[in-house]
Amino acid sequence: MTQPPADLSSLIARNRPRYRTATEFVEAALREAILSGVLPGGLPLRQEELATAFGVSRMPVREALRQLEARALVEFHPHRGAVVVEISAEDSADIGAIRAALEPAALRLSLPHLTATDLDLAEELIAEMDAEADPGRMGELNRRFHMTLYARAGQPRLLALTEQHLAAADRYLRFQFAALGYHPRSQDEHGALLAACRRGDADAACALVVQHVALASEQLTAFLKDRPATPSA
Amino acid sequence: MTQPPADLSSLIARNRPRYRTATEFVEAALREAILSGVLPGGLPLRQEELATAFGVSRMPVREALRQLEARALVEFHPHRGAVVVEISAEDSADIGAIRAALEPAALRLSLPHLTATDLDLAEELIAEMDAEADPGRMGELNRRFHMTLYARAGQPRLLALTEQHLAAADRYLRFQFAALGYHPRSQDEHGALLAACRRGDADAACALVVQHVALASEQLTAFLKDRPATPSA
DNA sequence: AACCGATATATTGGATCCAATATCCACGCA
DNA sequence: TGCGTGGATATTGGATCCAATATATCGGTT
Repeated sequence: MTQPPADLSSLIARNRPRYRTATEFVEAALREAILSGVLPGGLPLRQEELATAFGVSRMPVREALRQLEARALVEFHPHRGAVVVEISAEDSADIGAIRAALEPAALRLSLPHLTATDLDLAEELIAEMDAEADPGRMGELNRRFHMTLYARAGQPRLLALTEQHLAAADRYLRFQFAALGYHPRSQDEHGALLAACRRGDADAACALVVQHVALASEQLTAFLKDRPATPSA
Repeated sequence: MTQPPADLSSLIARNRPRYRTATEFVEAALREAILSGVLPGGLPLRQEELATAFGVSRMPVREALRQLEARALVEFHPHRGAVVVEISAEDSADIGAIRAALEPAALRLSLPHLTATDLDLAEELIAEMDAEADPGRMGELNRRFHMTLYARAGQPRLLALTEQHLAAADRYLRFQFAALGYHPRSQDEHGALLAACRRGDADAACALVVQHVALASEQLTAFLKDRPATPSA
């Protein structure tokens, strides 16, 4: 949430008591670990190992892994175990297409109900992004910026899906960020998007979101096609 | 897949050997049972009961339930068990918004690659729907019709999400179908959509899908608002 | 008679145990 | 020397067992 996640064990010890069941806790920690790149794509996840790391038995780990499977964050190979799903140019494009479909829909529903506080918060997040250098925190800020604009849509399913894929895109974003550094164009687009929201111009805002997502996805896909064999994030 | 699902036990005995692990099998059977309305919304799912019904121990049941939780088909209440998620007007509108976002995106990607065989199959499915009276099979045919048009999109994530929400909408569709009978307008829309696909007119086809989904969702939401306290499907 | 509390019961959450399957390595054979 | 076969090992899948929590029941008290 706040600290750079360093390694897995740092994700574990803290905020254990925030969860009512061990399964919940393990699932949340593993999810964050995968999305934040601590557990890179392709990594085999040994149940016993994770269990001792979390200080629980294999059972909550198994249940957590099943949930992550349903969310397409890990893959099960029967009798061979779970593996963190790989990132790829194809998958990046896939997620990009989903985002480009969902985000304008969420924004259009949310925009009329955005408050001044929401818009100010979004502005603040843009400023924070300007100052941020750490890829992990950058991803989180980006996600929060987008979700702030969508949050008033109501529609819990739509929002959950949107956030899920925004988070999935983070894996790729961080990857690119680490290699290319931050692209300032993205910040310009954030600013333009926010301005359109302030004007209450839904059509313009939606068009900007689509363009923003499409550009990032396109650039990322091209980047990944160059270096296809790099197993990370 | 083919037979009317009658009750839970009929879903169980058959095609058990098709799955490599008991968890997979239980998950698939429960998912179909929920989506097909055999297990209605609000129903508490007792692990022991399901285990004996499936002829397995509680463990695969637990793992399957966790997966279904991640897919938003059941809800867990700590130490009180899992419940099939209720249907509601709000949820129907939520799913409708998601479909209206995803399906045109899938169609636009798929349309250029549709073959004559695909289109003929879609046509056949429309004809089958005309002849079908059973709500359960109707839902399946409708789903297959739509997915046939989207299938060439590639993009496995997008397709999986689309199919998931198409299936979720089935729960509602069957509900309405049982109460109001089939709405012939929907078939007209299917025909128009297919015609646009045959012409290769992507813009028209996408507009038709959006309209098709929006109309159905709207009508359904209104219908559900009238009778909010009916726990079924 | 109604309400509050304690106890009993049912059910889930978690741990441990056993079985089944896959991988790895050594050995034999062509 | 290379390949295929067979057994040892590691790891998952499934069953059973125990603990923790929630609900229901019953009794007591005001």
